[in-house]
Amino acid sequence: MSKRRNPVTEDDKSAPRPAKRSVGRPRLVASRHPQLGPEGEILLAASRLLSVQGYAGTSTRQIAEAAGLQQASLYHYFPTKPAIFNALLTELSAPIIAVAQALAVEDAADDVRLHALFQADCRHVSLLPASLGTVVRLPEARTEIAAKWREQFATVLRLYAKLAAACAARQGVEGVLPVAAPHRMAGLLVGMRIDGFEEQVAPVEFADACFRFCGFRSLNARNRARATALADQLWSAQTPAPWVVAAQP
Amino acid sequence: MSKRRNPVTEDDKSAPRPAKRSVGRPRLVASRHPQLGPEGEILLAASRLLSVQGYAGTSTRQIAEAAGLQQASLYHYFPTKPAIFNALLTELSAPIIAVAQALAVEDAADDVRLHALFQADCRHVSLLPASLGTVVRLPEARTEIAAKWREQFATVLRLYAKLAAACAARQGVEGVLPVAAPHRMAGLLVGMRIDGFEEQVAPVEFADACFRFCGFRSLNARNRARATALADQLWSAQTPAPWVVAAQP
DNA sequence: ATTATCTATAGATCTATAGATAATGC
DNA sequence: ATTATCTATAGATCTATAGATAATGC
Repeated sequence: MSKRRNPVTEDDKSAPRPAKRSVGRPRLVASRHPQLGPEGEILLAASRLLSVQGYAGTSTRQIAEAAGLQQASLYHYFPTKPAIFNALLTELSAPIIAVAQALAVEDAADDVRLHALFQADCRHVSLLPASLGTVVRLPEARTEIAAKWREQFATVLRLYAKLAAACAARQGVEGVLPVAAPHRMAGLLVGMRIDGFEEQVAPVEFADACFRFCGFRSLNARNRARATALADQLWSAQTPAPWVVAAQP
Repeated sequence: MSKRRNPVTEDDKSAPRPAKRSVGRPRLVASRHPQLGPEGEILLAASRLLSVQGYAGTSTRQIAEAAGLQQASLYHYFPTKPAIFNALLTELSAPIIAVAQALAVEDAADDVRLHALFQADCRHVSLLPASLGTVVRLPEARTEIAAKWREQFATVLRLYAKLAAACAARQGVEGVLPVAAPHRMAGLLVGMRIDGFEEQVAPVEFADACFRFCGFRSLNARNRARATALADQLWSAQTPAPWVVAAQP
């Protein structure tokens, strides 16, 4: 996989750089994101197109063209179109899944962890370009073709459900909203950005607002600081896939 | 349009019934919703399919089959596939658009009207079968092919924006969330139902929760009662298209 | 005659496969 | 020899149109 590369390059940023790999027939059109590697270029192109045109509305030909390849060349890297979709979803949500996994075993109170999860989700959405958050909400993400991804993402859903149920029980909050809505709250941020509101939302304020929506007591200063520290710590341990970072406008 | 029909039928429910219209070549398969008329049957079938498969992922052949027609017969009622999508979106959101139009000229305080709008939106979402609320969130609803619908729906968006901005200004609430999130809140209810939470959410409680999310002061008992009465009155003046009602599971 | 349906199909896709080709590596 | 690309294309769609057909209405 990672053979040693030309050691003379002086601009050796620590980022993974499969560049200067000129084996194989040259492309008709020069690569525009050589740092990402072909897979990354394909996923970047696919994510942008899918977020606007949907899964079925985006052809493999369009993806290939946007990635600077011929249509058939995609199949050197992905066996099928659904495989592209699954890879895209998985790499896109990897950071928030990892945070949820870490939070699940973290030794902190339920409300502190829920607050931290809201914060991390807010950061995750803010990381992605405006409309990219919509990809996981495409109808096809609910069907069999994204089954693999949903299995992984279930970690996040389960943690939200568990923490929210615990908070509701302990605080005596009734109704469906507080237990069912939490993992959907970050979707509000996605929607806002689609509508053109690009201002950053402070993670703490978002988490506070979500708490209020659910009817949970707001955290005291000490616990809010704990939640923030937890979210910061877990989030900064994540390194999103290079193409996800490159997707920024 | 509404020629007099056979006056002998005793089960003459006041609902519009273009039934017993046997002019023209008979269908190969008998109609399963004769009360709706062919247009209604088509929109009902289309809405169900689109909510699961998306716009591009649903073929006119599938729509026709689900409506009990041959593919080409759709074109007797709609000139193009986008026209079906637009008609569907328009009829689906007609009630909430009408409520917003009425609320816009209603003589009541901004916070009362915003609360009433949240309540009406909650009722609207509850009226529709679980996943149908997703149709307006398909990527294609943001593109040119749904331009006609978006123009009409803008009434709702503008009213949300106006009332929320007024409340934020008067109450000194800062940040983007309170002005940008409101019209997206009902999407939470749609999401919850997709996730399988079918319990009815009380409109007043939903509106209260939205107020808390935005950071707005909760209405006092008197104003909450006013908002509820307003929402009830405006909502009960609506008669959704028959196929929308029939879409209930 | 009018209407609502049907059958048949043109022309434009779309996904995936087969196999050629132009580089480097040994 | 190995690799990453390319070209070409098979087979299965998909939307929309043309025109036939089977009812009722006059």
